[in-house]
Amino acid sequence: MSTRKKPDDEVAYLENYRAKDYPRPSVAVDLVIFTIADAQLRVLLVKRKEHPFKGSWALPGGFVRVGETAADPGEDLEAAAARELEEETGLSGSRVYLEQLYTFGKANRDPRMRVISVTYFALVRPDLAPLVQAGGDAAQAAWFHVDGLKKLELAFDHRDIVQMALTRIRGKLDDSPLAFDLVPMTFTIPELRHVHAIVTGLPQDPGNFRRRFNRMLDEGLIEKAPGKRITTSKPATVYRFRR
Amino acid sequence: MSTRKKPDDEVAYLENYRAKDYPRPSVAVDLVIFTIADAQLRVLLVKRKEHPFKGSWALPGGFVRVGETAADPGEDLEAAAARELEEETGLSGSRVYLEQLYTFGKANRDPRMRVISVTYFALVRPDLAPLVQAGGDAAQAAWFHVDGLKKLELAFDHRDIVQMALTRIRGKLDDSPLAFDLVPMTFTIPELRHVHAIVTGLPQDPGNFRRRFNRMLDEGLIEKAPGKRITTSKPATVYRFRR
DNA sequence: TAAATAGTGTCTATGAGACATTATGTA
DNA sequence: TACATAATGTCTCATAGACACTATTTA
Repeated sequence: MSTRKKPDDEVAYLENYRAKDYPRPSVAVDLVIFTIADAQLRVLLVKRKEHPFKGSWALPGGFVRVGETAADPGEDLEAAAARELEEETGLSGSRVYLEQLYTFGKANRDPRMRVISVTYFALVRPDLAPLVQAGGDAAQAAWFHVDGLKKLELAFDHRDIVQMALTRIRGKLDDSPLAFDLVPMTFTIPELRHVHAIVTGLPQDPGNFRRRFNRMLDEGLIEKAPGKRITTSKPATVYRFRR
Repeated sequence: MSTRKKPDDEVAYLENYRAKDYPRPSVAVDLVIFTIADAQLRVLLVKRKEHPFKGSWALPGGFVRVGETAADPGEDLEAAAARELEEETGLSGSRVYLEQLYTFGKANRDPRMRVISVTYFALVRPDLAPLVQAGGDAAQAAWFHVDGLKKLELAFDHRDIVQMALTRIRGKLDDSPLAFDLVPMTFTIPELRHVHAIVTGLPQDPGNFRRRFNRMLDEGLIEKAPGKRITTSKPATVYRFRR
């Protein structure tokens, strides 16, 4: 894009370009931030302090920063998502998995004005989740068990967004390394199995799960980590995700 | 959303609401429209008549229509995609498969101004594709073989968009009914198999493909259609997709 | 009758699911 | 020693891939 050589007449065109003043939508970035705590899959929600939906719980998010001129176009969309993540959780984007989910654009989804929301989901490792409370801004924030959301009134179309995020992570869980972003840096086979059980909501057969785990070990996706996990019974071997 | 009962103070708030005048991005909808013609997977591109990238080929698309006031919020995002599809091809959205792909939001992807592009892909049945030339507006439009795109200069980040659309349809081909939107209303097993071969770029074993096809038949996804397909050798049974 | 292609059948390897069994630690 | 759970093994079934073979039409 920026490396392309522009023809002279295009350069002249751009110098004289004035954006026509058609109305534009506001563009928000909203985040579905997951973690596992107390053996439950949880989502981070913030309590709205302002109308509309004042007092309701909502997904953390904010507006994409756009500059005033062509010379200052603002931040990348991905950067906006990472910035919101950091603002709401205090966790830098480099330590958290972040993936674009879907863009919600019903004309009346916000009663104030036209807002198009580009949504992302994030996976926070459970050892990092406790840090989140401190990082949040003035707004009240809390981790909600996803099954407890039915009783809750969520702002805007945020219930649909959470639902789609759940569908996405459940769909990808078995065919991608997603689960490794929901366990600590080092983990045992049973720990990873519990994550699968919690996310899918289905019990995972220990023997069959171990078989799949060993295949990943053979492929070099996982490696043994030093030490053993001490439990109340037989200790388990500890592994880590490579890279 | 609109069915929710608003508290009185929220109603008052909304009546007095004035959108703060932060800069907003333009939001475009760009389409990757696929069909199969001459036994090749093809994408519809239009030649740009204006700067920037004047003379280059680009994906069809346009800006989302946003109203001036909260009372008139504009068109749904999905509706914008369907409208662009119809403007560019003359085909109503009801006859064409349309699915959101991804939202591209690098800050400098358009040299004029900040533009966020919500992209969709569409699948046009080959019997409808010939109608497209007539439907297009003044811009020159043509179906390009996807393998021939390497030599072509595409505008903006449209090459990345096409690439992602290809990855998406190849990934979904085997696990969703996508392929039925790339054959005529009625089709034979070998015809559907050719679609799979063309999209994936890999030869499809006739026996194994037929086995999977028969499973879909058992599941009631497909049903026999009247008649036989006349060829230069043994005629084939004709089927249709249900609903 | 030959050529072409629709349609069938078979063998093998792989992975999933269900479930029994053994091994090794702690209380 | 009893208990918990990590770790291993086994049986069956469904599906994918490779490929040989039969059937039916046109030229």
